[in-house]
Amino acid sequence: VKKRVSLKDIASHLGVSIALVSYVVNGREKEKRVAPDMAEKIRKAIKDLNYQPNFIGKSLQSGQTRTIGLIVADIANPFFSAIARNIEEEAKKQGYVVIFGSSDESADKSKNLVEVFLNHQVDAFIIAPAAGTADQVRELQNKKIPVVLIDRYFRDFTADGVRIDNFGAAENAVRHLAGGKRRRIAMLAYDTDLPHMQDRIAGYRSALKEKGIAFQKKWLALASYQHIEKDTEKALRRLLQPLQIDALFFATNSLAVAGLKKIKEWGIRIPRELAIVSFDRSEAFDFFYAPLSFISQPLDAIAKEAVKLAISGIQGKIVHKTTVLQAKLILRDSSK
Amino acid sequence: VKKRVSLKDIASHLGVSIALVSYVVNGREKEKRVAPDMAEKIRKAIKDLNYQPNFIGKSLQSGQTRTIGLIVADIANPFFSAIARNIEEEAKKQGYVVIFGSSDESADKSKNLVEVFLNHQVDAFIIAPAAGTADQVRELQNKKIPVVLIDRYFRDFTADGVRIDNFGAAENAVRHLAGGKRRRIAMLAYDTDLPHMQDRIAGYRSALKEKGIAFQKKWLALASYQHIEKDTEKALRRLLQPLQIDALFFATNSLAVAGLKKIKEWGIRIPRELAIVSFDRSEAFDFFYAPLSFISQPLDAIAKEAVKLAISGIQGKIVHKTTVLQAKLILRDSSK
DNA sequence: ATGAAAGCGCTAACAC
DNA sequence: GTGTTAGCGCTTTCAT
Repeated sequence: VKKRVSLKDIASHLGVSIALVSYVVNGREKEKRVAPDMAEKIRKAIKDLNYQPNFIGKSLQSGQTRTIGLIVADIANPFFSAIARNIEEEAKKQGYVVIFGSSDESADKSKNLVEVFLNHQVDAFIIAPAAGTADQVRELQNKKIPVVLIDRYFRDFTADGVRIDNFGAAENAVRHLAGGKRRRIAMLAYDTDLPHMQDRIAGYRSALKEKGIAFQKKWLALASYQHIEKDTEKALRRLLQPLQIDALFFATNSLAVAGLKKIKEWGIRIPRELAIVSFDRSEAFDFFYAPLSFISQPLDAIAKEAVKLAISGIQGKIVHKTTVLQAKLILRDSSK
Repeated sequence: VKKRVSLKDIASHLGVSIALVSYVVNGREKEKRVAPDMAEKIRKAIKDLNYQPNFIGKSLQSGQTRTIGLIVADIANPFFSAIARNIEEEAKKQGYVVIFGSSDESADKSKNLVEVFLNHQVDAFIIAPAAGTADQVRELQNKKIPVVLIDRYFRDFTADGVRIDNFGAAENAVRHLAGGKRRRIAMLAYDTDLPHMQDRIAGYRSALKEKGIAFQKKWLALASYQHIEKDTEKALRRLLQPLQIDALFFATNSLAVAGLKKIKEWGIRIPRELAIVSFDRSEAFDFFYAPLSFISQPLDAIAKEAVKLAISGIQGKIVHKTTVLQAKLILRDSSK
């Protein structure tokens, strides 16, 4: 049961001062004019005693933990877990570690996570903010703690953030759906005020307009995050039983998965009777008999940029800059 | 730009000693015989100044960070992200936070993660160990740092762990496949020595034996984690082009997903020509024209138990106990 | 019942 | 070149 070896241990082992050892450990022997042979002796001791620096001591002193707090709606959602994977990887490269939490789109849970992460002194937050969490983000900004918003954003204030052009991506997808003879194009979206979702809806409507199709209120189906299955069934039943439309645009992959279950159950023929495009990828899309067309977000780029912004913020370069990336429309059988 | 308020701030604000405040903060005022009115005053100041304890200071003193390190093969894999979600939730309940990393089934990456997490002084590890990482785990045990193995385990030494009865689950699934008239039953597994995988293979062979079917070497197809797509295609081509078997058992969901892509491409009719059962769930399984039968692991129970064991370990009750849970076979169209 | 002080591991300012 | 020391926020022991 050997205790971890500390700087002090090495110092007393060698009969030198702690400071010297610290300098060598941090590779500042030149700058600090440590005698070369001394440095060599210390390096040897570090190896021999298998010294591993204690981050906690460092953290207490520096106020930095080299930890990033990641809050998403649900880490089990493939969209977020893919982002988490990329964030983790990029953070590790930069010498950071990631602690994560799922908000379930609840402002309360989010608040709790923020508090817990604050107590753990994370250096920065990367958050896919749930509705009603603007205050939490603002609060962090006030405390001068870097926050980077991903996927979502807030209209009423600026923050560091990375997201795609939701309006453009949706517009493009719906433009594609309206490209042929299909004129009755519906959308299933989340029932939330979050701007990224409203942008997708706006993009949908813009494309309709562009194609000379008059938007009909009943075409916009909404489902809540909490009751996605039930709401989706109810909303789609109105549109599909009997079939009132000839194309359908899903605002997220979870909505598409929920919707496809119903579509399959009701035996609606894709794409003959109904063309489909969804936002985001899902493994499930590949196995539907008509593989789904979808909007592909550059998850790795989003993650990399988010970590980059977070670290910039930690280094004091808070820029409140939002990076907007482009998504790609991947066409497959479901919208032929 | 207000600084965080510390115990010291409260103490000097009130003109009392730091110790007193510490007692009250930790709710030990009775035990420490703090005067009731004093306690009241301090509680008020804590509220007024919005004091939040600094975990780092606590950690340096206690040696505990209330952080658990989670290492899985790939957090983006739905199986692991679902576990991560449950672990996160359970850990939070117990006042712990989770940092995570993906090993990509590489012993080197795993080692690196262990080191990083050690530097961050995690109180315990929860690991789905990659092949060749037994030494890493043993090393942690030697350092008296609690480790809980999930999903996988090692034969040659005991450790805290939670997993399912892989042998039994596989045996049961294959028994089901062999229940009708199907006699040529193949399996696609990962090419690894890891016992949990070997157990699944052994279960498969045991079921064949039980059903009086002579195992054929060519029926056991193997794929490496690193080249899953290519290996799967190659291995399955041998079995399916032309069709040499009438049933196929996938050892994981990733293998099933890779395999189904080929099966779809080659137009093999499921279940008429080929019955299928897979280990683990995937959203994709629901959308295959013949929804897949699969072995359902109790992910939430695994996660809960893992966290429980980890915390027991932290509290000094290292028991080196392995909890073996039962999986459920969910039957659907693919194996009718 | 309250206060003073040491010490957890580390860095940095300063002294020699 | 090297050593000493204070201090980061906290808990805990020991005085008082």
